[in-house]
Amino acid sequence: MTNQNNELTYSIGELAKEFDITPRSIRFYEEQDLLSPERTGQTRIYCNKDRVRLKLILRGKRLGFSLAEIKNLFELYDSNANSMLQLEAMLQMTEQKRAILRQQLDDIQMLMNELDEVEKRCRDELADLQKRGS
Amino acid sequence: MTNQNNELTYSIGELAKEFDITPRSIRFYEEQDLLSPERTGQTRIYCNKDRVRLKLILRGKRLGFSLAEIKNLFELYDSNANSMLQLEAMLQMTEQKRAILRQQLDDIQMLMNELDEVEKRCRDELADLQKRGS
DNA sequence: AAATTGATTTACGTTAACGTTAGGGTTAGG
DNA sequence: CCTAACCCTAACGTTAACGTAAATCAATTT
Repeated sequence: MTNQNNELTYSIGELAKEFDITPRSIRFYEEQDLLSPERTGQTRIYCNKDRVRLKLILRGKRLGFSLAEIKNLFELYDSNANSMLQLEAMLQMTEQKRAILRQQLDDIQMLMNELDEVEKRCRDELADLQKRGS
Repeated sequence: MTNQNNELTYSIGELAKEFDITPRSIRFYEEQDLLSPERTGQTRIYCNKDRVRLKLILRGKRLGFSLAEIKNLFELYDSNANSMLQLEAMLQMTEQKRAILRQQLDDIQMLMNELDEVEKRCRDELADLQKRGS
């Protein structure tokens, strides 16, 4: 649907289907102050900004961030922080997150290598079986 | 300590300290069949293989795997699977995990980009403040 | 008009991964 | 002999992130 500004809007069910989650989850994110959609009467109306935010929430989750951490990142991102103290705190946080991401990259690399080995051993054995079987 | 084969062994406390977790966690992993150290009386004795396994558990956790999934991976890795069916199931699993890891790599990349932007905006504002302040 | 579909709130239930407390045993040092 | 620093089991408590059920309302469809 479109609202009065000719922007696309979504119902809770549409978003749930698109991202393959339940409406319950979306309402829960709102309860945790991660979303704040408009309303028409009681019904929630999500604009594109909300949709993007939801996408970010799910991406954060896949990376193992808790909802509280995600909320933190949002506040960090949204805040029109002006004081030097706030700005420096922000830089510190981004650096922390960056460190975690680097660690995860390492972890993924090592796991991929291990998967390679498992797969190789596996293929070898399969080839062996084929040979004997024929 | 070293055991009768002159291999290094570790107490639960040593491992806990090394990996910055609690002994409770290590015992819990054992309860979930992710570890199975030797015993001297009641006391657990961990060899190097156990230590490596613990390291793998923690790496898996950082990547958002559940303990059950990690156990699955271990069984997959340990099993001297010989039947073609088992081997093919194994290949399927590694491919699944690989897909998840690829997804995570994408996620990390996008998050890193976003962090770059946040940081840049932040530095700009800081520079601005410095200018006016001087 | 009745039924289906999708929305709402409220509130209790569930699972994973430990934390915490209670109670007790063993060895090294003072 | 006593205390400190380890280790153990058993069992209940906790938190996050929803699941699920009940009861209700509004808009379509048949």
